[in-house]
Amino acid sequence: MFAFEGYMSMEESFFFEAAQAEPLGGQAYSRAERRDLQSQRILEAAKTCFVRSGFQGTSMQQICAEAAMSPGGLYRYFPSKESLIEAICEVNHREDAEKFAAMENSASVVDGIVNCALAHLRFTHEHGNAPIFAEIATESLRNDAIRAIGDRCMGEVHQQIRDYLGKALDRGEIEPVVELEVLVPMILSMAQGLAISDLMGQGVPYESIETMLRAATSAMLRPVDAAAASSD
Amino acid sequence: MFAFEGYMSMEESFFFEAAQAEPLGGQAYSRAERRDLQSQRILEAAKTCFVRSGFQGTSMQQICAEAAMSPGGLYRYFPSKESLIEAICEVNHREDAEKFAAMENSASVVDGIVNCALAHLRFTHEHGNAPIFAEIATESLRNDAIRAIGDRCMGEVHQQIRDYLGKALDRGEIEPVVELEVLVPMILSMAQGLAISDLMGQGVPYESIETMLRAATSAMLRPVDAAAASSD
DNA sequence: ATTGACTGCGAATGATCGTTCGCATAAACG
DNA sequence: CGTTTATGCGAACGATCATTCGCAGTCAAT
Repeated sequence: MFAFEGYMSMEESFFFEAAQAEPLGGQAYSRAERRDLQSQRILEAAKTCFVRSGFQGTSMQQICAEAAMSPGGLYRYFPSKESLIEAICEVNHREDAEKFAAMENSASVVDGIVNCALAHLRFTHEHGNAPIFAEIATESLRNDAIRAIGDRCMGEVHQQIRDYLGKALDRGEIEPVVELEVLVPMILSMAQGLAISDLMGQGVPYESIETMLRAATSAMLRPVDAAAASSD
Repeated sequence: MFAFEGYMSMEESFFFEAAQAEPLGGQAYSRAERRDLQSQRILEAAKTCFVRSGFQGTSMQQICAEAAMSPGGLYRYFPSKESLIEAICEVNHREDAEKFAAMENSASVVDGIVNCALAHLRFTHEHGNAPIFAEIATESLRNDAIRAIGDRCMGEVHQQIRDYLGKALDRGEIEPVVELEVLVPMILSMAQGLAISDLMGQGVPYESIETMLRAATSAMLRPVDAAAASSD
């Protein structure tokens, strides 16, 4: 018969409700709730496929198979493959941006930056997200729509870090080797390189990464006294 | 209707030679030389397309158009699209590896590393290669054949840097914050992130990049005296 | 001059692509 | 209840994909 196991023939439609309700937990949901959950389920399936084969290397049929949904059904939720890619980028960037919000609570400025970077690396590693990060970064270099999403989301992060360091600079806690406008994108670029490489996945111990990160960050920010460079 | 259009009569065959000779400069070449030049021409066309649209996003027809050659002709040189991708990766990694060979001539260890990284960044920026680097890095995360090429080529670079730093360590010129096995991949990852981001292409001045790079590298290698950290 | 290997063309191939559509059912509303 | 709207299926669409093939011209060696 047909290759996709998730598909259901018309004769089986009696089971339709049960089979469809299961992935949503058997609970009764409103139209809007159900729609939301289905969208999310599709996005997760798409992400799984994109991690495995990249944006261009994934076909809609593969996503359909992963989500156990037919093409016609899936297109009720997302009007195109491009929209699916954009949604994935949006979600990923948002999750990413959240990691940078916890800076303020650190003991020192250097700690704030280092902890953020480490949280980002840990998150990327634990969720096997390195391929998606790489994919988004690569696609951003040639697809304007994707770049715009990245600029919008990471622009906030950029500004957040800039403000965070700007305040520390005003308080005289740091004496950065270069202007903040240059320093922030440089740090983000380095962090991106580390995230994509997923060193933790290649056997590099977490503590070594922290040590290196702290040394490099400290050298770039140059905290003026011991307190500002304390290690927790 | 076009049954005889593609057919070339003997009268027209005069133009055939002229049209074919032009891309190779009208010069007389041996069979082997001509074959080599054609291969290179195709690789360059492929690279142009890959920079523009990525590996999966580029069709063989596009490469054919860029190389001004028919599919049948192109397949005389490369048996598949995959082989074309692998050849591009090979060439790119080799060019990349060359940049790391000029380390030995620097005044200090830190200079050696910094100059290498800067040469790499300059090369990437000037040739518009950032998208290809990103593409290769991304593809390496999911395509075993591509990763193998990267491992083979960059493995040499890795060993080269390791030896270079190892000797400096033995001479007591540096006191790295972590073992070399960890330090080298960390530096390479950071450099990769910087290369992919192409900061120079986004208006970050070259001098600032150098300053940052020197500060970070110095902090990680920790040269023991002023001479080893000199700035030229 | 003849031969055989090499090179190149471009139409054609079967597969697969993203997407659409007609149809059927389920849920919501009267 | 009947009607409408939302949801889902899966065959089918035209386009495009990587690749093949028969043919013909060029080149090197005889």
